[in-house]
Amino acid sequence: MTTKAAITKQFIIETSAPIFNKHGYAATSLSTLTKVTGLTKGAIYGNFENKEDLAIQAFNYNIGGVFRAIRHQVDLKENSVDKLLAIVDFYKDYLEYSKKHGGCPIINVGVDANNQNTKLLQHVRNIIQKIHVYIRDIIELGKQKGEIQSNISSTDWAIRIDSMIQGATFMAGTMNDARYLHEMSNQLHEIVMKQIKI
Amino acid sequence: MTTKAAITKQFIIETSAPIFNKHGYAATSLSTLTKVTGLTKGAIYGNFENKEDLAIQAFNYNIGGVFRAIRHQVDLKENSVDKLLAIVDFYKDYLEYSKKHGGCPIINVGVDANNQNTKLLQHVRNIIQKIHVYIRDIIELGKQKGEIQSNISSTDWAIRIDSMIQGATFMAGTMNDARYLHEMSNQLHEIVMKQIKI
DNA sequence: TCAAAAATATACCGATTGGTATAATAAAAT
DNA sequence: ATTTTATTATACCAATCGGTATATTTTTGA
Repeated sequence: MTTKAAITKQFIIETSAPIFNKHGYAATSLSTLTKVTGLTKGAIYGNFENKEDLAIQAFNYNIGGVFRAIRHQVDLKENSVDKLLAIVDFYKDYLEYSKKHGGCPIINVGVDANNQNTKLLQHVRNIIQKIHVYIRDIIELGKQKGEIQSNISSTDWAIRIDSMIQGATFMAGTMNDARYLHEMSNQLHEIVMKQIKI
Repeated sequence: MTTKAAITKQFIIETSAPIFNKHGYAATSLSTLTKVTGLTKGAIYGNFENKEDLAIQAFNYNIGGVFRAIRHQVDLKENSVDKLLAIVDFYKDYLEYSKKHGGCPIINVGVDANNQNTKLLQHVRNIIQKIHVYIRDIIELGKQKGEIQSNISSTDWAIRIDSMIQGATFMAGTMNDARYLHEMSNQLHEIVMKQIKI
């Protein structure tokens, strides 16, 4: 339980995470990482197997932050419809949030790792699946509690909702315009109230 | 009008376009390009100012292909509602199409160029704007012809429709699963018939 | 306090990067 | 057919890449 190394390791992860997220795997060089951390290659390779290992842990750190923030907002709500809308509302302000962390890790790493880095790609896919299960379970709970229409497909709607979120996130990030997220938020609010809520 | 150089130039563009699209700007090296074209650096730098110049022309080539394919399908329809659905239906089979060309150029270059290559990013943004205008004009035409509800916002719905398309495209590409595009297609069909069509 | 162990820094490796100057070749004009 | 011009190939550049072996420093346990 050497605490010194653990601190350094965590510091490297947190410092490199937004860099990897913003510039992508290939464009984030070891020399960049030594600059931003103020450390040397020895410190980095002493704490991580290689560049890919660090990139994966940086991605997990980025994703963990987003997921925790969402879960926090969702847990504040009791009604399952409100939980769904809490997710939507989180993404309404997501451009500002994501800019601080170098963009949306799901989209950035999803595109960057596609046909490039299979390990990272697998991590992204697992996270996306996790999100779908998370949304699906909220819908299922709502159906059981009589808050959500029982005849809708929770898996289909989980996919629909997340696809809309990712689409607006991509558009907002690429165009640097939060209106895409706002418009998606408005649309999903309408959809939830008219087609999903009882 | 030296025809030889023009042929070589076009050959380089068409051969490198799917490579740039698939692997991104940084990960596409000059040595890769000489391999896939069978030419040398002399031929490439004789026809293009630098790597960025070639990447931009390759992107334009990729985008031109997609846009032409969409426009062809849209032009086959007379009714503006059918035109909108023609766009949606094009993207229903887009995973297969995009795989042949190394993925969706809008998403790939949009993410790759963000915070990396400002010239390429500007090209992506212009294309996205062009798409929104294209969809908006179809809706406006439909309103004038009495085929589309006059009280909806054509700009808002253009953004909504394209965001949903891009979201499903991203999801399908990242997860390598066409169901995201199918689900988006179903949803947009419903929306068009219930909320947009008169 | 001091020795053992862990962690970080330094110096270096071969390979590859985008780009260029020049040589060789092929095409075009006369 | 021959010369001029345009095009492509070759050889090379400094810079940088990820990674490693080793030296130095720092931390830790007794």
